[in-house]
Amino acid sequence: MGERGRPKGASGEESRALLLEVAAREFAQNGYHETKVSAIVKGASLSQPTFYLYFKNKEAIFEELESLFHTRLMAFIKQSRLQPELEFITVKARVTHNLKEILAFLDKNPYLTRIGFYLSAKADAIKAQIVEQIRDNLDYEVRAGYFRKDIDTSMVAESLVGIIERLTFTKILTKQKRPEEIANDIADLLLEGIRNREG
Amino acid sequence: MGERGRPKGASGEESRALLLEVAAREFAQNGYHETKVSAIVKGASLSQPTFYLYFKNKEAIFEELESLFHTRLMAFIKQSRLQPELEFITVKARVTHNLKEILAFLDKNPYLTRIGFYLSAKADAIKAQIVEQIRDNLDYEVRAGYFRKDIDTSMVAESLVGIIERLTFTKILTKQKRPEEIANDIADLLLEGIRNREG
Amino acid sequence: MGERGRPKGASGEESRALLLEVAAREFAQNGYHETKVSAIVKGASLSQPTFYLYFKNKEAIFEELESLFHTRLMAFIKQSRLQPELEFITVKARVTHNLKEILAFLDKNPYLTRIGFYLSAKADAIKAQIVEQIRDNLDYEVRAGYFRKDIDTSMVAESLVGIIERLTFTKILTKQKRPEEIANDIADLLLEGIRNREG
Amino acid sequence: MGERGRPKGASGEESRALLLEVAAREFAQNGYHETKVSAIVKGASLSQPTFYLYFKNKEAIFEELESLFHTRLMAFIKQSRLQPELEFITVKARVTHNLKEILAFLDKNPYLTRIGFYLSAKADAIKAQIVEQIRDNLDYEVRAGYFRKDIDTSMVAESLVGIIERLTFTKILTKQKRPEEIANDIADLLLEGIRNREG
DNA sequence: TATGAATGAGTATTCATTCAT
DNA sequence: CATGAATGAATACTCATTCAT
Repeated sequence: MGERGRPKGASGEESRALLLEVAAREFAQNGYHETKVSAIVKGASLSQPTFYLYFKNKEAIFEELESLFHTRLMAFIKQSRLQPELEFITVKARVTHNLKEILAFLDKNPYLTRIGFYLSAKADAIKAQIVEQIRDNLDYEVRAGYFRKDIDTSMVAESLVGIIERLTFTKILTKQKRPEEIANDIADLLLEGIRNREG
Repeated sequence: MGERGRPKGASGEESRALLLEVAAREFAQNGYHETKVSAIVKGASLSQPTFYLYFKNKEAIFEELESLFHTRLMAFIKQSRLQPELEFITVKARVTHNLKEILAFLDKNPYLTRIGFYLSAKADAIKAQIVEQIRDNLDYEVRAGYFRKDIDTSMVAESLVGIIERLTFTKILTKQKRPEEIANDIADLLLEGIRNREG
Repeated sequence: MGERGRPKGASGEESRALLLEVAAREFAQNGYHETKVSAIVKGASLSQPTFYLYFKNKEAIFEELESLFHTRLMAFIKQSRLQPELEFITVKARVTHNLKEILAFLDKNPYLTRIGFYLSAKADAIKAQIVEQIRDNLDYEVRAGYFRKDIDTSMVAESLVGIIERLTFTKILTKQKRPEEIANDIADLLLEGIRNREG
Repeated sequence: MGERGRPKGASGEESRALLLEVAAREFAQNGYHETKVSAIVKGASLSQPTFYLYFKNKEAIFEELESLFHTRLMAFIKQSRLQPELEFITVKARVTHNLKEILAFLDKNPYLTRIGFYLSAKADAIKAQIVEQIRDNLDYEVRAGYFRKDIDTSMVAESLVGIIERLTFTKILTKQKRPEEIANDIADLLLEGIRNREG
């Protein structure tokens, strides 16, 4: 029952999950084409035919990882939107909180994030959906008087996604900064701007 | 010199340039692996051996396109940095101007942009360099008192690159907005923030 | 004994017979290579290892079906040869009767017929044996003065097998004509020929 | 320019033809599945990629051989039907002549015959077409008063094809008898029957 | 008797790359 | 300058077959 030297009759689900895990890492690190099925099964200490026992083909396992990312992220975003604004003293606190949640999620799923954000052909669609959600939120905040009425919420939402994407890869996945730090920085940047108002 | 029926004895440079042009389009549209050498030469109405007359291999032509993007972009940025601040009445005007220049450059080189920003393995290095330049500028502006002293210029520079990247692909290359519009939006967003200061 | 929900402890012979049945149908319909062991066991609602409990390998089950056909057919022919000629008023009646018997046998075993006549590598040997039997009969009839002395009985026997084979597949197995009709047609054709002797 | 040791730059058509030739032999001798692409190219002293230079895949070359057989045979039958009946003194002479022509054709194309008659999935369709042609001829002869009016021409045509098929494989391709002999035997058998009319 | 899980061995196919002309 | 013809090397995928239970 140990991980290594596991007997032939291991649970099929275990093998499947293992393949998914290894594949996620391989795809994230090497890209789709550079990742060979042989490498995936090797990483899982299984043989090639076993791979095809659980996945129709290489594309299928990749798509499953895409879906996994998409589904989890969406569930996450939906859930975090539930936080009633009342819980927070300030808008900034709420924005920061929500950003932190998302960034923490991405931080916890580095391989899937790389796949879903960079490698996937559906990355654009996924991001577009996120943008949509964010813009809805922005529109609401504008109407509520928290944000300026003259901003192009679509453009701001796109910008935010661009920022999240970039900082996730350069600051968070590299462990240079923690999600809460980055969340705070982003909220501050977008809410206040960088112009010096003193003096 | 005609497009079709170009005589056999056409200048080698012409063939070379043609190959680069076709390759840029193919790579940008289909990615590195999905782009076959056979497709490139077909698009240029040449044979496969001819391809190897001008490029060592597939990787080489891709790298040349990467370099092309990198070189041109750097030259561009360097040049646009030359604009003395005095020429502008306000910081915002200068920031807007510089952004517009960059965005216009990307807009004019859509295929190379896709290659240099998305596809290239060196994309990270290229972006890092851009970030560096931007951060230098930011640091200068901070010292000059134009920007807040408490911002993390590295983080802001990364954010700006993330924004540029995303808006270029979603708004500019799709022709939804013109460079100057986006430049203005970005400058406003980053300088002022979105918080509603009225009321 | 029910079709579905057959208890686990079903008789092994039942499973074996079921596998043979399904295999016969599959082989007949799709050929040897196109028939997968996985398809056979699926058709029998059994697992792959169970297949190997009853048959050494895929080839073995195919060979068993070949033998089945061969054995049954030979038994049949032998038995039908027992009919003493005296029982029939005319040669034609006897020939027709014998043909009908064979055709009826093939008609009743469509899958085995397809296997034994078309698919089997031993088909040639089987047919050769049938030819042999028929030629013996023909030789006897020639000596008895019923048939022309100048015919090449070997060639006629081969022709008859060719006719049987073809008409079985095109007229009988397709249910276009019944064995007795075809038997009669063949007997008439071979005994009388098609030349118009009137006028 | 010799057959062996032929330089790399041989005519493409030559290589293609060679592949077809080798493939025909291999398919005829070993069947579709047992014939490996590797064996075909080996027989042609070429490499595997070269195979795909001329044929989309293994199926494609097989289909081309099927077509070749079909086309040639049809052309042959059509042409031989042109022989005006007047050229022959007797019906039997004409029938014999036509049979000989067909058998000679099959004799000359043993590999294609095996492919087109046995291996091809389209064999049935091809034979059906031949049957059709023969039945047309028979109908004509019946109307002309040469053949009995009470025969089922469809059944006789099928029988003739069955005979041709079988005798081709057992007597002609094995070189036991020559086409003209077999043609004569078949004509005699079908026209006169085997019943002894003497005595 | 029966099977979930796994695999060895094989095969078609693709693609970048190179001769010889 | 240009190419028709050819290939080395690699990879995804399939299928009959077998453990261990």
